[in-house]
Amino acid sequence: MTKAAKFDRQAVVKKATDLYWEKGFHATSMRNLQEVIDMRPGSIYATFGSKEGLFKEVLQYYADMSLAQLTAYSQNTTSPINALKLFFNSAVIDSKHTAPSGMCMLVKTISELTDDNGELLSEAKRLLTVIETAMQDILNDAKKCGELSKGEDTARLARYLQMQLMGLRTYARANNSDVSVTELINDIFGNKPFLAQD
Amino acid sequence: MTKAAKFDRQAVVKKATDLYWEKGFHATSMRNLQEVIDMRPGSIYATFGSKEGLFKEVLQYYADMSLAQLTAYSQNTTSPINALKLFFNSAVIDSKHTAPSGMCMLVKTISELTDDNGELLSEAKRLLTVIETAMQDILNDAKKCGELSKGEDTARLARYLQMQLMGLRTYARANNSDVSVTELINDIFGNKPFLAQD
DNA sequence: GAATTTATTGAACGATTGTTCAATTTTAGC
DNA sequence: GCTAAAATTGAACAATCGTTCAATAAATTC
Repeated sequence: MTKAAKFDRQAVVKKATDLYWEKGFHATSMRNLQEVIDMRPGSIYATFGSKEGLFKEVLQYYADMSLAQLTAYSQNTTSPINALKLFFNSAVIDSKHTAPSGMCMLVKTISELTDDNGELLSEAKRLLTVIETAMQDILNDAKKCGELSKGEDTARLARYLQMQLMGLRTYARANNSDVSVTELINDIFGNKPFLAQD
Repeated sequence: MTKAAKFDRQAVVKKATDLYWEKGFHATSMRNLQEVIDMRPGSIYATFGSKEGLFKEVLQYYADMSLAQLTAYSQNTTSPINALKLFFNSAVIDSKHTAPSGMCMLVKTISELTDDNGELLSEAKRLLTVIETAMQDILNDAKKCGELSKGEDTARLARYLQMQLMGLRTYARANNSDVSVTELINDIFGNKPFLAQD
């Protein structure tokens, strides 16, 4: 008989991620989770400790996936800036249609939670800074290969990109038109816009 | 004897807004609400119908407040663009410290809710477009008084601003530094940044 | 001021929440 | 193949959820 696949923690975490991502922390019940990951309460608590414990592991998994995707784009193109643009398009357009929620799960989490779940809240914040740093690394690569002038402050640019990405994904969730969103991405990485005053 | 203040619906809605704004829809319990607005369940249900009914009224109240603030800034300055900038600063900086949550309540709502609360979700989306339109109106004023060139697409600019505001407030919640955020606002309304490519 | 309508109360409802744990099944060691 | 250890089960717990409604209080009408 085939060796039974031993308990696949990652597969379980992935399923939990989909549910938590879609419904958020509070609207997801343990009984919801039990069905989706096909485990009984005792096993879940033995493995993950609590609803919060599982959520924390889910946050880490989500961030790992995001970072992996960023790395993948970065390795498949010679242009770091283009890798970032692909990452943006993927996060905003694709994830809106295929992912459980168009929202970034980390943003959704810091938006939902309060100090009542302080550990989860600060963990989500921490992971967002990790991703911001990963974008900064790519911007530094862009400097090296001449896509970005040496004088640029990559920390500031990364912060700016992170903020844009938060706005984009949220805007995409609030509005149904994809074309507006594509326009917005082009605005960010390209041309103009702006309200320069005085 | 002084005429007893008749049931002050707005005062009640305001208190409910603060609680819902802070904790979100799901994490706010009716018993929480009962204490904060000092009404018994029967009265609440007679007046607002349900937890959702009260939340819907809260959303409307919140949007009204935002629009009123935008109008106030617009009337206190001769520069429409400056009015927008003041609105941004107020929404991002002030609200982070004084408001129940640094997040925009409408954004927080579309981030939290799913189709399980479809009416509340679409109402929040609708109110966001109302605010976007109000910003567009101000941009049109800016055109009239020469602050914006006649060729500008104010609908597109308003969309862009809305997206920026969503990103800014979310970023401000995720990070504690106010200076970074002020820098970001200056970037939006002013100078440069940018990753112009090809 | 009595009668009638309207508003308010708070105990109670059934459903669901996150979590526990004794009982059972599965695995591992020899 | 028997025994000890580890993992899994699912019924059950107390707490809390959103909501209802008969009983009471307040306001209004004539």
